[in-house]
Amino acid sequence: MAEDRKAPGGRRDVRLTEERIHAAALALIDADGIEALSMRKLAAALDVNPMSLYHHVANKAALVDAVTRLAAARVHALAPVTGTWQEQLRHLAYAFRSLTRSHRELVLHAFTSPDFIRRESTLWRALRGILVDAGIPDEELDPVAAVLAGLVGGLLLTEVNAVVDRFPAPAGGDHGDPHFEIAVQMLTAGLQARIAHA
Amino acid sequence: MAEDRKAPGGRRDVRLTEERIHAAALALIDADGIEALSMRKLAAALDVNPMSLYHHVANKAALVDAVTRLAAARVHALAPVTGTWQEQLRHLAYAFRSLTRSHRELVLHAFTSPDFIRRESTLWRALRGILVDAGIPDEELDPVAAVLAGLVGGLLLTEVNAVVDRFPAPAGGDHGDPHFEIAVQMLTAGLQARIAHA
DNA sequence: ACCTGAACACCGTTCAAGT
DNA sequence: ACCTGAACACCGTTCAAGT
Repeated sequence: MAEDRKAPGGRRDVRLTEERIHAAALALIDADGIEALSMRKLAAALDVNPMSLYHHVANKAALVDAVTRLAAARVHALAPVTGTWQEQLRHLAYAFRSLTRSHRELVLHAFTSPDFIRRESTLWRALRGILVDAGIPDEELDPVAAVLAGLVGGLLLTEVNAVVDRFPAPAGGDHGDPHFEIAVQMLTAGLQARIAHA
Repeated sequence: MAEDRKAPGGRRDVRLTEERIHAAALALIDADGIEALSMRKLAAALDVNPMSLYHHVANKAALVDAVTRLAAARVHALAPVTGTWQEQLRHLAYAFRSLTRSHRELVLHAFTSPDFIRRESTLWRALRGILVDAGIPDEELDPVAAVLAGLVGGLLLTEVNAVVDRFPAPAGGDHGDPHFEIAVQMLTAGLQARIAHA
């Protein structure tokens, strides 16, 4: 599996960098789960001495942390959000969903460690923007956004992880998974009610 | 910390049983987190040879699994549910919440492993009963219950674990934590809308 | 039947020594 | 500056041997 690291001239064609380490770690995690990631296996995958890693990465915890941020940054792939706030909210929810599905194992771990969703993140700002459009009063923006992020994030976690016993879902509507669609509809209605009450 | 295991007569006053092992493991997890649980430390806490554990427990994974079920069974502490379905739902949500808060570390792990919420569980049946009262049609009972369980469970996970960046919550209402209350209200309204539409 | 010591194949991490 | 081998203090688990 590991390839020669020497170019014909004798110099290394690929030097060990933080980026290469992170990418390799993410690949390992996506493939075999976070349990299967060890500094020693990672080194083997990079065809490198285990100890060399410690010149680029403080320790395993820091490595996993960095890889998590790497994956989280990929929600940037959000298409520009337009339409009614209901449409925007649905769009954002599904974008978030696709992230958790493409890095199942990592997100599983991320949700188990603090501050996965940061207030400076694209995701957070997008959510806040949608809530402003929806007409949520200023002082409620942060708590409502936090609750929504928690609810959706948690649902995805339970979905991805089958926390809830599986059973046949009802025939799907227009969008994706029926369970997720129920959630989106329910949250949208809940938000609507909240606005109407204010 | 460890006490003598011999009664004055010379017989052991406490024999090693599955129950004692489970209880000790739960105590260790609650105290220091699941990361800190090792077969060797658990044996030390029980004042026993590490290998003796394997006579009562297949392996570490099976042990953690059993302990998880032990904790889940404690939602039985649900008071009998009465009142409107909205009141019942709030009650159930808060009961679930108190479980996740009293076994923070374990629940964290449980949500990261399949089938934490089983369809035969008290929690599940209670939730289903409430939805029947609310007037959810039969064929939607299971999916809606699953979504609700996922949403609430996930929110608790993110709360317990501070997945979302913390910030000052708005002044609380009549019940508990303001964030959780927002969620309960939003889900109740969402459910209400769903019923109205049917 | 129940317990145990030694052993195996792993970990993450430190550190002194190499180039 | 970058890499590495040996070593340390841990793991989970197996198994043959004890009582």
